[in-house]
Amino acid sequence: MAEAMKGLQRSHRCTEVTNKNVGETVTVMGWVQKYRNKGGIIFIDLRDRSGLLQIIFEESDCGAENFAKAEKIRSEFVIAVVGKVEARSGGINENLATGDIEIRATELRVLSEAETPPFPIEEESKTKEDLRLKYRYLDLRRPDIQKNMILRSKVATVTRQFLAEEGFLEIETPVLTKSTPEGARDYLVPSRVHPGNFYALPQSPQIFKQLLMVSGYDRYFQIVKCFRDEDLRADRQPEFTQIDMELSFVDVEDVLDVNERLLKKMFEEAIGIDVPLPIQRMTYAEAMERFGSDKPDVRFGFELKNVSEVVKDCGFSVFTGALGNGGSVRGINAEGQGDMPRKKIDALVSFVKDYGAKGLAYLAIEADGSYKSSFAKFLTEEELKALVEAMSGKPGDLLLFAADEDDVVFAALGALRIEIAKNLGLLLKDEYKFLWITEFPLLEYSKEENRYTAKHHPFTMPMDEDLHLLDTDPGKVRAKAYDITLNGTEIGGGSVRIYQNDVQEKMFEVLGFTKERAYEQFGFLLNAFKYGVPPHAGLAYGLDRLIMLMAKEDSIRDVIAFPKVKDASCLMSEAPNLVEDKQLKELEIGLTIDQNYIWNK
RNA sequence: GGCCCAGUGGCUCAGUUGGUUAGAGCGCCGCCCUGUCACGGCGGAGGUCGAGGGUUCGAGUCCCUUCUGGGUCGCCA
Repeated sequence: MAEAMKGLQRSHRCTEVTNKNVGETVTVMGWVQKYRNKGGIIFIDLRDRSGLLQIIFEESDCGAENFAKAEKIRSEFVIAVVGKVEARSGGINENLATGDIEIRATELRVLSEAETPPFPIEEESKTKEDLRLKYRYLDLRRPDIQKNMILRSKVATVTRQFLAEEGFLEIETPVLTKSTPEGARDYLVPSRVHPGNFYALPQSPQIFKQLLMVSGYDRYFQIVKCFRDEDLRADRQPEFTQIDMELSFVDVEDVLDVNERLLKKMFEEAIGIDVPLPIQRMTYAEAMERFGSDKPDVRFGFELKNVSEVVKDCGFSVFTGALGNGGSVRGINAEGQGDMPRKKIDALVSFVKDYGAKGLAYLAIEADGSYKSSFAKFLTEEELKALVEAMSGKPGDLLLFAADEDDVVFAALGALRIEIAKNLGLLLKDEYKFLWITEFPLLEYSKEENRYTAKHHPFTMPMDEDLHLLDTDPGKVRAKAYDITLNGTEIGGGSVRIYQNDVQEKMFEVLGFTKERAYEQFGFLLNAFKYGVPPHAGLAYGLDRLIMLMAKEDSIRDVIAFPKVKDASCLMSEAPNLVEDKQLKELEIGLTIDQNYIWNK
């Protein structure tokens, strides 16, 4: 039976009580973590978000009535205790922040009883994720998740403080916005007032923040939810949070500078990690060439080497065939892995097939300098020697090669070097290696759509020196776009924006938009540019990913209070759900799918 | 949409080449215990093995389908 807390006021959170309070009377409230009844004496570990505190009940202190209540306590009951802080007369518990004290209870109120939870509320839970997510409100009681949420709040606070000091204004942008065809799928929201019309939830506040620059707000930021209706991953949720910013009268350097200082402050204050400045930079071209990725993990080596020249005349048709088709042959040297068992090499071969590679050629250099290889027989002694030399191979090394179009080779070897590092335990979570990637391509060719699409977004400024290529060779144009990566994860990205109307119109033209269609979609931006627009640039962080890495978690679900599962549904609330016919009629929406079919599914 | 992994009491798992009443730890319930803190002691309840179908004398164990969750490729301007 639940009792009222009338007349009681919490004086401390559990771990706010210290040995300095010995002798004082305190009132604490929280959940029962553990109950140990020794017969005439009862110990309770009381939990709140701060941690644990031991309460001790003896009938001589609390009276028969309270003691009888204490005997009925179970895990997760919510209780209030009034009692005296004492230094422990028994042993000190070194594992507890409050291990040297305890509260001798004089009054107990059971504020709420509790059923036995479906899984243990404890740190380092081994419970399967679907159960935890169904009862997320219980999962969120666990100290490690609470620590993540507290970290997240801390990072948001530090960000706001820092950006405010730097002259940024926090301004909200609409959540009900306009659907645009470029980019990810939009979540649509039907309009009751405009039947047949839809709002879109923002994939990012991109256009609005640019308009704020047009309006003279100079420096804007927002910690903002964004939405993308795409498939989920460990680091992708359909709704996620960005730290979004935009600055006027700046170029690339200014944006990188303020963000390096922001990152330094965040990591220092939130997790006590020093980020040495300046952060390393690498062009997109170099990142691809050396790491096969635009978000290289630079905590370890295994860099890619282009050996196309070395093998161009060799007798191995896999190599020469790929070169003949305009591709390349590249390899990585898994140093010291020459004794990798065949089974593991085979696993790597099948691993790269997921990335489109047809296979993986390997060459292990034995301790005595001899070779064990899947393709050595096709090469002459001299060719092999040249290849090993090109790869800086030494006895005990394992050389792995992919031959294909550049796209495939980069994807396969880029993923392979990470896979090998993972298998070798080289991905240390307490090592934080930041890296700027700059000079991204402005466009990429979409075979599916048979046209160029924006690599970043259609408002990205081409690099001044490449501007002239827009007409002649658009695929070669580099952009004033940059990503910030951390340990192989893209944690943010941005660009200098186009602010000249003619360049913006040109950009839409290259993207295959007619002028009419460009104005139909983005007219409010193009028109705004006619009335005086400052040069501007910005950047947005994926806050969830950032916190994930800070918290050393493997999934952003662990740093989001109420995340969704793989099919974008919520196991707790069971969203999304069918709605009543009445609601659909009001919106003038008819379904092309039979509701009974969905029900029965 | 493709590929891969997992699904056995409340939780986490073990179940040998298919073979008698499916096990363990924790938790839960009851009794006992005045210094426990992974409390302890004694006793007890609880599962038909995600679901459906098939092979077989016999299936948790093999096959097919399906559901749920995870990872990943595609996708994510």
